[in-house]
Amino acid sequence: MAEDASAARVPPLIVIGGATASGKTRLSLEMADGIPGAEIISADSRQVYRGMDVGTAKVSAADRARVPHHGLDLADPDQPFTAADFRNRALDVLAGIAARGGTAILVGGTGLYIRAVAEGLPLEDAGFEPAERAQLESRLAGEGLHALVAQLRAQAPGVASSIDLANPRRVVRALERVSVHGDRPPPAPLGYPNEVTWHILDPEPAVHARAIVERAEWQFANGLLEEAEALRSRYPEDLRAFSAVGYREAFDVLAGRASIADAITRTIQRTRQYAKRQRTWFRQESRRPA
RNA sequence: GCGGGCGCUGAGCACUGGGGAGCUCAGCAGGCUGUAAACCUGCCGCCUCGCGCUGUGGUGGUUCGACUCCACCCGUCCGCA
Repeated sequence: MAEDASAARVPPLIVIGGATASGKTRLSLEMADGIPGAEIISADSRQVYRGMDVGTAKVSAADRARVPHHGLDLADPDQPFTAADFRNRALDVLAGIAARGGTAILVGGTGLYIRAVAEGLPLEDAGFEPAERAQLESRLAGEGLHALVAQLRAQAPGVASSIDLANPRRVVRALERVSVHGDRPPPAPLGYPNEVTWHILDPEPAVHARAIVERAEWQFANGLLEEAEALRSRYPEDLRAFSAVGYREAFDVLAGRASIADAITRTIQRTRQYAKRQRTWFRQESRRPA
């Protein structure tokens, strides 16, 4: 469609965002069926991990065979994976889809991942300093947040005034970035160099609540415990990947720390909490200037 | 029946003879440009939202002053019978 070389690097994009159990997957498949050459990219921070299928509600193998899917199974649970990693992978995939003349459907619940791709956050190599971050992290544990905040204020007052100084994660990241870029604000979004259509799903509360309950019950009845057992035999339980809703609860059952009924109740509870945060995020997202 | 523990805000708990509406969870709202299903913030007895009002099972007592000490009662839990 686009003759322009730069636009051809990236296909038209359809974004489907929304909370857990809001029907994103089904909508994405329906849309893909109606668009020739459509390919789906999952933007979900926990679906990138191999072996975490039931608990993260990945699309079925049948659906993956019918419609090309990307963004899944990119890392093992014990491998670090960041928003920048996701963006880089997505950019590669988008180039491929563009070359095939298709359309990309970016679907997911991880707002930052969607934003990184659909709004073009320039997450480059410079400024990502794992060693520096690890050092800051240990100082945080030893000296406390206050010391890092004081340093940030002294070293980069501009950055300090623009971030949440009560959030250790943000303070550490800010210092990490400052160590390379100095007192400069984060780069502005590049935008997406082709047409983008947004769909933010926000089901009626009672409907959504029921979907969350059904999802949790289904997962525990259809292999989540077995999946968790397999993961537990290969990895430590405290991996960040396993902070995903459902896994912690499944581990508790396997270790005899909780009954299945309690695990399901807790999973439903945490899903609701997560869904609330997603709604807050996507409400902001839908207010962005057209 | 005897002995002991416990009774306040949805749940679970602290502290205290002299300004408690304290903490955790849940709940509600919000934020988040590289850990993002992570992480963080505010609210969370009542209202006319003022730095106002009420409040620590009940009754009575001690005291200048009681959530705090004493007595009895009610409820609940544990032990002994």
